[in-house]
Amino acid sequence: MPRPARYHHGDLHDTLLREAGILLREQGVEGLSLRRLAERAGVSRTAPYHHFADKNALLCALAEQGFRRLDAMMGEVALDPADPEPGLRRFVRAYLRFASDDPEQYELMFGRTLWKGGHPGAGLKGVAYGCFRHYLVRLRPLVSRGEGDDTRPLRLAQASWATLHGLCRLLLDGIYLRREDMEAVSDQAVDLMLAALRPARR
Amino acid sequence: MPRPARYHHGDLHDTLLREAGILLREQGVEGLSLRRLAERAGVSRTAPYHHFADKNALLCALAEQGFRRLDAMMGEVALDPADPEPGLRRFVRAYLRFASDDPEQYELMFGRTLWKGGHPGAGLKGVAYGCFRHYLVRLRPLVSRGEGDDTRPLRLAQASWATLHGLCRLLLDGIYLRREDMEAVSDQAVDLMLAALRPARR
DNA sequence: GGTGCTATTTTGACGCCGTCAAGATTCAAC
DNA sequence: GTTGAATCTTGACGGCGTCAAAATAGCACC
Repeated sequence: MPRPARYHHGDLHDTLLREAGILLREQGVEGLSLRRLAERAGVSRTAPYHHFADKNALLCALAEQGFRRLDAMMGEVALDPADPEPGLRRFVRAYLRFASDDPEQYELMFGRTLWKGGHPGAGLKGVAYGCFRHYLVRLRPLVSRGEGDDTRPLRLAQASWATLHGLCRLLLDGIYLRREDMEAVSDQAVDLMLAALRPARR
Repeated sequence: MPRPARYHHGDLHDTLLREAGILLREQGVEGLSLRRLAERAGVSRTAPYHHFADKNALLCALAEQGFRRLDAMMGEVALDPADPEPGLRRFVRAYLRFASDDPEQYELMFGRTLWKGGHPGAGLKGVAYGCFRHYLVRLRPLVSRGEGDDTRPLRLAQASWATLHGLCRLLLDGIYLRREDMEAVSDQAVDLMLAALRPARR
């Protein structure tokens, strides 16, 4: 398969994405430089610029891949409106596993690097919001409707995603959560969500 | 007050911290370089190295300041075990205000830059964990004890902090939350926490 | 007042980074 | 075969964190 010393690489775009994924997983965003990436692909420093506008664009493409995986994962969990607990528990575990299986990818997907620093890019924005909408669609049947308040499912989706996200961040960055606490805390989070799904009191 | 062209600055340590805080607030971590900082302080590029071991150490000191402010803020909110709702609501709002008043500082305090990349440093770790312990102490009286399960307050503190943290991150990075949703979502978060504080069912 | 120690600050240099510009090479369509 | 576009190359620029060595200032002690 290796064609050494050809002037045209022939598959550089995909190779870059693949190697970038590996480098990201192994070294994190900090270790992912275009120069090192080019070297790994056996190509000169500036060759990547003919396939990605700049580093930000490459990172966006990488994050996009991640969101597509996450979206697929969300479709696989069975949720039963009549008995939400087991499904929700599975979903929470799956989300945490997704994040901790490739922490650097998760960090890239949701980190400030893309969303604050370099601008997100339309493709990334689209698939990321699609992911949330997918979550909302799946969560909605589990939510007991308040009296005519259409925004309740949305607020619940936002708040519960925030809980999951916060859990992942604290865990991955090693701040207030340790790996061995994770199971207990995630169960606690499921209880939080379940309590909130029941009819709004008051 | 300005003493121009003196060889010894005289107050460089504090000046650096102060200017770093300003630069951080205005430009974010990305815009905070030691070289620019030195220039602002009217001093050569390597002068800061005699007051901070490296960039990581300076950022740690900066984050430490933030945690001390956060710790002080937590002490100011009144919480009534007999009627937790209003106090909790105030606390949640205060936390979100803390984060959104100086987003870059919050990002630095809880971001991967310090906790993952550069090692946190003992002082930062101490004050950060102290902050969480403070939260736990204040939350504990509000938690109805389950049957002999001593870890329930801890789990609740972890899960609820994760919710707050997730809310802040999503908001500050502009991912799934917009500023105008904030009030509604944070109210939803308070409801989440209140529901969880009641006696554990089952 | 002079002397030496230490803290502080300086200039110089190194290697890394992202990225632009200009030229070389290959490929594909005519 | 020629031409034009796509792809890849080398060279260069400015910015970064940081180390080393030299210069300067403050200070305790004689």
